[in-house]
Amino acid sequence: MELESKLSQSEKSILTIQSEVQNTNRIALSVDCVIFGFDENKLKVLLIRSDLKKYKGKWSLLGDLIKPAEDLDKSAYRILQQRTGLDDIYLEQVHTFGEIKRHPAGRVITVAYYSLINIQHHKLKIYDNELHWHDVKNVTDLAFDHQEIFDTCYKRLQKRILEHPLGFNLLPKKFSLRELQNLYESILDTKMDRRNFRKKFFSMDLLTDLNEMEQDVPHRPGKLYQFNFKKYEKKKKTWIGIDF
Amino acid sequence: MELESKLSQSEKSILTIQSEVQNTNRIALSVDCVIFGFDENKLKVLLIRSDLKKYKGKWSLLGDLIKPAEDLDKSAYRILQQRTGLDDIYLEQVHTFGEIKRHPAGRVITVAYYSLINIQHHKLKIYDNELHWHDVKNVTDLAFDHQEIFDTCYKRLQKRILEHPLGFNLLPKKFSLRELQNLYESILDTKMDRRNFRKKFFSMDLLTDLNEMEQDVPHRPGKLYQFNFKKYEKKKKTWIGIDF
DNA sequence: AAATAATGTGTTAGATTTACACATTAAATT
DNA sequence: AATTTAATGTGTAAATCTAACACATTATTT
Repeated sequence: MELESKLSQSEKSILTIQSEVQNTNRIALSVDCVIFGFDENKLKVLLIRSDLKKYKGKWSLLGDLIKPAEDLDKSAYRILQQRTGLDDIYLEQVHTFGEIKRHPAGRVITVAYYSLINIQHHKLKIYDNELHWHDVKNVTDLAFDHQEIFDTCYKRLQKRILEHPLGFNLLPKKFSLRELQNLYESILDTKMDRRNFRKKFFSMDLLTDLNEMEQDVPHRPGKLYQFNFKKYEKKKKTWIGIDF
Repeated sequence: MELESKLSQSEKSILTIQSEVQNTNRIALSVDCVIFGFDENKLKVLLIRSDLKKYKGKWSLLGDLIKPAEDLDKSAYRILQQRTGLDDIYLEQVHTFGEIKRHPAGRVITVAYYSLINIQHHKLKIYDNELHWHDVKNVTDLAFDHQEIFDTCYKRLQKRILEHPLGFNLLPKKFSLRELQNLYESILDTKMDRRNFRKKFFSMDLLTDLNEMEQDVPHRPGKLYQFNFKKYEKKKKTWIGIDF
C-alpha cells in the first residue's frame, strides 16, 4: 500500500495489474507520453526514474493506466496536466505498442503520445527529483520498451515539424527567428542556412512582427515575432487531404 | 449461444464484453481493419454487414477482440488471414480510437489498421455474402465510429503512397504502367499526366522490365513490369529519419 | 487498307530548393 | 571614443524538381 501510493507511473499499478490481468480476458491499457521541451538551445524530454526493480536506475516515460470512464485522449491529457501543471499542451497520438511481453507485470498494451510544452512555463514545477529533463541526444537504454517508443515518437516529431509549424508550442510567445531556427536545428539535428530558413518562414506568412527587439542578448538583438494561430488554422483547412 | 456463434465481428463478443467490461477495471480492446483492394480500376474496401440491431443494415469494418496471449500486430494479421485467406499482406497500424461511448456494448478501445491486398488472389474466397467489396467512393454512414476510422485510414493511405511505393501490394505481380497509374489515380482521386508519371517512376528505379507485353487487351499492349522488392528495401534504409 | 486508341518518348517553362556574399547594427574590446 | 567583433537582415544566381505540353509508334478495330 505504502509502496503503491508513492508510485505514480505505469509501474504504479503493477501489483493490481498482475492480479487482475491474469484472471480475466481483458487487457490492461496504459498511456505513455514523450514530453518534449526546448531549453538552452537543446531539445529535451521529460523522464522519470523507474521504480520497478527489474529496471532499477533506468529512466522511463511518463505514463499511467487509462481509466475505464475516461476518453483515451483525455487520459493522455490528464497525465500531462498532472505532471506539468500546464493545460495548453500540444498532444499527438503516435502508435500503440502491444507485444505480449513488453511489460514485466503482465499484458499491458500502451498507447504512445508525444507532447510539446513550453519548458519555461513548466520549469518551476519540477519539485520531484525523480523527474528530469534529458537531452534527447543522451536518451538511451530506457526501461521497458520505452526506448523504442521514444525513438518512434521522436521520428514522428521530426517528420511532423517539416509539414506543420509545431515548433511554436515549444517556444515562448515572443521569439526571434534565430531561436526558431535553433529549435528546428535541434529537433532535426541538422544545420540550416539562415537566409533560406527566414525566407521559407516568411513565405509561409504565419509570423506576426511585434516591432519589438530581443532584450539582454550579448549581441545585436533580433526582431521578435509571434505565431499567428488564426492564419494557421485557416491555412490548415486548405491542406486537408494532404494531412494525416 | 447460437447467436454468438454466427457473429464473427467485433460485435461477436458483445454479450461477453458487456458483462465483463462493466465488472472490472480493465478495458476491452479490439482491432479493426480497413482492407483495401483494387479491381476494375477502382479502389475498394472490404466491409461486413453489422449484426448489431442498433446498426442493422449498416456496413462495418472487419475486426475482432484481441486475444490476451497475442501480439497486437499478430492479432490484426490473424483477422486478415481468417478473412481473406492471404498471408502476404501489407499491414500498417494507423490510430487507436478510444472514446468512451464509441461502442454500444460498453467500453471498447480499438486499434485501427489498414491493409493492402491483391484482390485477384482473394476474389474467390468471398463465399460469405455478408462480406462485400465496396467502392471507396460509396463508403458512407458505416456502423459505430467506423466511418471516422475508415476516413482516417484512407487519408493515411493517400499520404503514404506519395512517400512510399505501396501500390504494388494491390496489383498482380506483373503489371503495366497504365495499371499502376490507374491505381494511383484511384487512390488519390486525381488525374495525372501519363508522361510525368512514367518519368517519375522510372527515375525511382524500382521496376524490373520483364520484356513481356500485356495479353488480351483491346488496344496496343503495354510492357509488363515487376516491383523490385530488393531495391526498395535497400533504398528504404537510406530514408531513415524521414520515415515514420 | 484505313481509322482508332492506346503506348512510348522528349522538350520547355515554371516553381521550388540550395548555395552563397555583403551591408547593417549593437555589444564588447581596446 | 574609436575599433573590433559577432550577430542580424537582405538579395541573387544556380540547380533541382515539378508541371505542362506534342508527336511518332503500334496493335486492334472497323
